[in-house]
Amino acid sequence: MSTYNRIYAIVRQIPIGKVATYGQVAELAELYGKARLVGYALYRVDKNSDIPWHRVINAKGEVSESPLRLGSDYVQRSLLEAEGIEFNAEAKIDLRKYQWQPTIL
DNA sequence: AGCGTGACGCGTG
DNA sequence: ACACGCGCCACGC
Repeated sequence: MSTYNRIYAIVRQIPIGKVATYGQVAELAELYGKARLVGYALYRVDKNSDIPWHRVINAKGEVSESPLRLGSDYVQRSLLEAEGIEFNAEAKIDLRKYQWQPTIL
């Protein structure tokens, strides 16, 4: 089980209609303080995979942009809105309302 | 065995 | 609100 596979395993558990932050995924994968790794891992995710990569956003509640997507970052927002997640005028998500609360053991 | 390349997060001013 | 600085590390040449 590689480090990235652990990250993907966590991301796969995020339910529809909820989001998780990079830092949160890092913690759940026991990679405390290594939020960047989560970003690096998602950068490599294939869009056609079964990983709900779009449900991972940054700690500010914004969709992070990536040059890899060549300006198609709006796709992530669309996918989230399709799941019922709302964005405010600042293009941010209310984490208090939509952040995934993992079942505690 | 380097080295460049990346979707972060938090603190400080 | 903005601009830094810095810790962090897997992967493909």
